[in-house]
Amino acid sequence: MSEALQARVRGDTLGETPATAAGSPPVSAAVPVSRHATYPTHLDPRIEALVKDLIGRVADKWTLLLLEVLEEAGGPLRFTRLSERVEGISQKMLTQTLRQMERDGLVHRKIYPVIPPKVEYSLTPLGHSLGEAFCGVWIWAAHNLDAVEGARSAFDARETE
Amino acid sequence: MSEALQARVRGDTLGETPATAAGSPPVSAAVPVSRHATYPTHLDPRIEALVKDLIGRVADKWTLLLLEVLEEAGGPLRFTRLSERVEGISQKMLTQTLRQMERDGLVHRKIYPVIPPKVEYSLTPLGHSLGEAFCGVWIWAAHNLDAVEGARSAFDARETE
DNA sequence: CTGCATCCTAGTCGATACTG
DNA sequence: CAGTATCGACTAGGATGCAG
Repeated sequence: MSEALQARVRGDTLGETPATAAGSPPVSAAVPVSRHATYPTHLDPRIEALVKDLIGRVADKWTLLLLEVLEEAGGPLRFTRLSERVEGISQKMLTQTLRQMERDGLVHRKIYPVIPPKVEYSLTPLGHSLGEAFCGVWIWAAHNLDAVEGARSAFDARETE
Repeated sequence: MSEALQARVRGDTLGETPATAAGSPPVSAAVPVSRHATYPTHLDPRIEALVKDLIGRVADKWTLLLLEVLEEAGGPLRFTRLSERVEGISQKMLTQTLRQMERDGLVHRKIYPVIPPKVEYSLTPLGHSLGEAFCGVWIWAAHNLDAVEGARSAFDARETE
C-alpha cells in the first residue's frame, strides 16, 4: 500500500505538489460532506495519487483508534495511559503508530527530561482536524451499521443456500 | 489493517473482535456507557467497537479506490474496465475487494448470463453514501497534503541532524 | 470475459527480552 | 516509565494457471 509513499520518502521525483490549497485558510474542518456526484479531487492525477496514499496511511486501524482516544481525552496523555486506553495494542504498535503520527504532524510529543522518563502525547491542530474530517465517516458507520450487517447476512445466506 | 476482518470473514477466532458475526443478533452486554462527550459515537462502547471495525474494513486502500472509480464513473462498470481504471490492482485483489464490498452492500453485481460472461458493478445507495462520507477525509487530505509533507520533512530533518 | 485455486514472498504484528 | 531489538507467526497480495 505504501510503495508510492516509500518512493516519495526516498526522494523519488513524484511531483512535488505545490498545492492544493496554498493560499487558502488553514484547515477549516466542519465536515463538509458534500452532495455532488463527482469527487473534489479532479485537480490532478498526481495529487490524487498522493491523496490516496495519504488516506491509506492515515486510515490505519491504530491511527484511527489513537486519534479517537486523544480526541476524547481532550488533553495530553502519557505513553502508558494510551496503551491502557487503546485496548489490544502492543507497545510496539503503539510506539510505531505514534511515531508515524508525529512524523505526519498529527501528534505532538513532549518529553520531560526526568527520571523516570515522562512523555506526553497530544493532538496537534492538524491531528484534530483529521479527527473532525473522519467524523463524517464515523457518523456514516454508526448510522449504517445495521444496513451493512443486514447486507452481510443476506449475502452470506445467499452463499450458503 | 484488515486482519481482523479477514479473520472474521474466514470464521477464525481471533479474540479481540467482538462478535459481529453476520447472522447473530448483537450481543447485548450490560456495559457501562462511556464517558466521553466529544465524539458523535458515544452511544455505546459496543457500537463503538463495531464502528471501528467497520471503518477499518471500509478504509482499505482498494475499497477506497474502487469507491472513487465507481463514483466517478457514475454508472456500472465491467470487471475489466475496473481493472483498467484502478491502476496497479491485481485481479485477485479486484475480485476480493469487489466481493467484500458486495457483501457489505456497497456495490451491486449484475451478471448477464451470456457467453462470454459479462458482469457489471455499480454503487448501491449505501456505497454512494459512504463515498460522500469519505468526502470529508478526501478534502482534508487534499487540503493538508503540504502540511503533512512539511511536517514529515521537518521530522526527518530533525532525525538526521 | 470473469474469476477461482495455488504457490510464494515481502512485509506486518505480537510476544519477549533488554536498556537508559 | 518509555522505549529499542529481536524473533517467529501470520498473511496480504502478486504471479500463474486453469475453468465456466
